[in-house]
Amino acid sequence: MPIRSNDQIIHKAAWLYYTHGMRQDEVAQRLEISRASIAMYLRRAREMGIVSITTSNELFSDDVLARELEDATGLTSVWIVPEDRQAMDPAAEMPVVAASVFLELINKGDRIGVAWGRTVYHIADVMPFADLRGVTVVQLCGNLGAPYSYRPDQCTTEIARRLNAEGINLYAPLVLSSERLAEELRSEPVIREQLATISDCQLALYSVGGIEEDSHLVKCGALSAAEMHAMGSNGAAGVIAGQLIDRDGQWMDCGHNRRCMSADLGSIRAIKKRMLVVQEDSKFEPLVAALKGGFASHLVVTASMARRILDRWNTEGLDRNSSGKT
Amino acid sequence: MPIRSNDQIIHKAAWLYYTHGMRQDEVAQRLEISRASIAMYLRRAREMGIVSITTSNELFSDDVLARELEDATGLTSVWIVPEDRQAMDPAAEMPVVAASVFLELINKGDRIGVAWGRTVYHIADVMPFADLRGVTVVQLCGNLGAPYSYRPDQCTTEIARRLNAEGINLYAPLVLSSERLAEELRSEPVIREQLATISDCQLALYSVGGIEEDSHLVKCGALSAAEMHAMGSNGAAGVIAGQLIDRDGQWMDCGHNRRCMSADLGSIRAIKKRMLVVQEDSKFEPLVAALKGGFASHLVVTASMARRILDRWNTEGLDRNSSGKT
DNA sequence: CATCATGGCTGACAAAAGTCAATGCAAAAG
DNA sequence: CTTTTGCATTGACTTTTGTCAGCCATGATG
Repeated sequence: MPIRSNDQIIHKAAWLYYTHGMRQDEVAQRLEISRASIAMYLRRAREMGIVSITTSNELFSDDVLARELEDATGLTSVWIVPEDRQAMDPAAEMPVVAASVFLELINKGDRIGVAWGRTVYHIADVMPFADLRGVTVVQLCGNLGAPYSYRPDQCTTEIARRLNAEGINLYAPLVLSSERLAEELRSEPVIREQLATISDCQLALYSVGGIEEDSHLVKCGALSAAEMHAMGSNGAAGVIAGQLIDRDGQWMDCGHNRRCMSADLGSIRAIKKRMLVVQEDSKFEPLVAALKGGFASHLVVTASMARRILDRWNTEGLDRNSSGKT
Repeated sequence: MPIRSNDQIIHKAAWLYYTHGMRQDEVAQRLEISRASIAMYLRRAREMGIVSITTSNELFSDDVLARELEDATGLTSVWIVPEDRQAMDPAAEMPVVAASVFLELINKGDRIGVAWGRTVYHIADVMPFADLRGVTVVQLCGNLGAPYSYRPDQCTTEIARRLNAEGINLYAPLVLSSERLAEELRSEPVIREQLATISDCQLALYSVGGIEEDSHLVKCGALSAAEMHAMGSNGAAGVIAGQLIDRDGQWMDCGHNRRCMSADLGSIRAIKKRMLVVQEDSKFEPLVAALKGGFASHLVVTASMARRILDRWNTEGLDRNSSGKT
């Protein structure tokens, strides 16, 4: 929690410097303090979200391909991370674009659902600092064991910290060892209430998981590689908030899903702005499944991925209605 | 209107510099252009609202006096511009605070009404640049003759320009020479429609005018000093959007008001966020009238003015209901 | 066809901002 | 009561940024 007495001077410095356009030495003089301190205060002001600097991300949405994809799939908005020569590494660029877009989609007082994965973690890591008091960030799915590196609660917490928002974690494991236990835990008032509020979110952020053996579910031991492979043969196509979905993006009635502590897929679909971010080109099929299942209204992808989706939609003769437009 | 081809590089530079935190020389290298140009692009990006830097104005709202005034009057929010030793000139500071607060009150897609006066003009003059496409700024009252320095349409236009918003001017004089003509003009479809949309605004910005002989209405020749004085004796207490109001903030049924092309006071009261900014201590009585008339939900004043209002409210035993809280 | 005006771009310099080791100061620990 | 520890603060130094006169290309004009 912030220390009031000290904040005051930071606010003042930030105001004089950024709003009045004074120089650091002028601010230092007025506040009767050394310029070096002002420089430090200003850094803090930025980190604390007292000042926020945002850049338009029109650069990524203002693209023919993005428009085409929106028209073809019925998605509300698409942002394309280009892969051209002078652009940056697209894999590294995507989380930055995603973070910037995400920030823009937040309104005052919103409740925001955040899931988990490498992508979401990287987005959290480059999320700009902002002063969004009144915003609540909730965790969409349960936690993994401690040793695993991209923990769901870390994503939520880090995003909430950067936004100066309130973070609400789901204090439950992602996967339990028995269906009975999962059922009982879901009935616990604390957990039940929290899961119930998810459909009240105005915005959600997640990626889609693959079903290869490098899937997080396999790496964290929730499923063995063999089990995952079997699920693939049974029609599994991807993972949303820890739960397996089939090729049409529907919840699979399987042991894993029944043992999973996570947001009900219906609740997720009920969220108006569903922001899906996919970095890896290998996640094409999971992405298609997620789109068919209506898990995205806002999409951030690479240009090549966008082209592949467009191709698929054209060859399959899919239309706007297939992607669950609101 | 912006030139697309050139904007692209500015967007890119702004993105790399502000979002990625690259140095200017790094950006220059990547974009294969001189660093000096980058510096220039960045300035433009700021002026065009491609990047926007905003500072929290908590400094001015986070004040005991502000809280007290809100509690006493029922205003939604009050911002106090301090007058203490180390502070800046409060008269010069107020427009800056007002502009910053105003910007914060805007939401996407809002329609905003802007009136006219020295204060509003100064606010427009220090309004930060932002990228608020989809926002519409409408003029609340008719125009004055060309020679006058603070023209209503300039306020609207300048604010719209800085915000990258659409500006809609009211193409009619503020005061006509006959009531009949004013009535006929008000019935003109173009004008009527525009005046009708005013109550749809989510936010309005104005100051309150005095009824001394230095009033704008006198200086621009709409009323003679003698007429104004007479109006004062008849109960006029201030001016809102060019129209005289009495001590209770009610519309006065007088020749001037009937000849006035301006927003209906009822429409203005219907706007949810009515931001009133008063710079001069001499405008105390007009301000009180405006508050009683329900013309403010958000107020920006000096500390001394705030204290005077508080005193008045306490001695008169006025309560929250008197200031037209929504 | 030469001339002029326009506006973007650059190099070089001046100004401003960032950084960090050293210092001081106050609260916690011994 | 002294020592230690942890910060906030500073001065001196380095790096980064802002600026502006002058250059070049382009396109309009006489």
